[in-house]
Amino acid sequence: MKIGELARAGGVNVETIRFYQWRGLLIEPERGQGPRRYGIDDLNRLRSIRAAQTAGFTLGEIATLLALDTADRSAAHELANRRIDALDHKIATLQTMRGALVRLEEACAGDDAGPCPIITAFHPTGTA
Amino acid sequence: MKIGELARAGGVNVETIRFYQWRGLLIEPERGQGPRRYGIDDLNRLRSIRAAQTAGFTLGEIATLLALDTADRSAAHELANRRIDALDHKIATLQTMRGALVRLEEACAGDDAGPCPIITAFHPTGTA
DNA sequence: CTTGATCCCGTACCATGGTACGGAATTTAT
DNA sequence: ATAAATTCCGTACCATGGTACGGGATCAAG
Repeated sequence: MKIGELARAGGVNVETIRFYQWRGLLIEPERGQGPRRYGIDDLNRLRSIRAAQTAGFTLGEIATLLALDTADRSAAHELANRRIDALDHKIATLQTMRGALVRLEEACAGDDAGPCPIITAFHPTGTA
Repeated sequence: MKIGELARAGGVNVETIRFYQWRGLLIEPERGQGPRRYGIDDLNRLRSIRAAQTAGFTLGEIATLLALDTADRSAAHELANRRIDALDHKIATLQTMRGALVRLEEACAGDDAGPCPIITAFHPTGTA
């Protein structure tokens, strides 16, 4: 695989690959006489990065995770646990805000007079 | 209230206030002979901004929301609905990833041989 | 053999959401 | 009245996660 193929297979731009290489997330293979060649491992690694990103890991954390990988299990463990806690916290926050927004929506829809409460109701001190 | 008091009351830095003013989220009161003076409305508005941010609105969306506020209810409505959908989507994604992470954690903890699956298992094509 | 597509590499730039710095003016406290 | 704190204002900078641009090399096909 050449870099363009890797990028297409991973659903990212070539520039993103290079950016990841620069960040140390992907390894730049040595080049022989032709262009650099990438293998399935690089693709898997790329997909891992994208997957980890959707889990909310930052690129820095992903780099750590990739570096630990086969080595320091307990550190990887720790990182995962911290991430789970962060996810729980975030999910709870989002659910709270979702509830608030839904109530607002209803208030705004039901009452056609006065100021729309969508903003004002974000804070309990609001008029609505 | 002076800007510093407003900032403290809102739990932000003075610079952040000014940044919001620059972004058009907060209004800069005219100044008489002394420093600019802020009222409770400014504080409420500031708190609204912070609350809306935790709901995942971007500053741009918040600006729109604040501009609509008393005026275009259906537009505010729309924005809120889109935000709710986005929140649902995000919550679902986070829950999925949480589940994946927990399973990984268990796999990593239970099996002390071979590579730690925390990264590899992010993708179904992984070796682990 | 020449045209087009890629690749390689560096540097610059983008949005987002702020933070930091510095100097002049003014306000507040002692 | 003098020192410390704050305000005002502009500009520059930070992290994050990329995208865009431009020039030279190289490769593949017509």
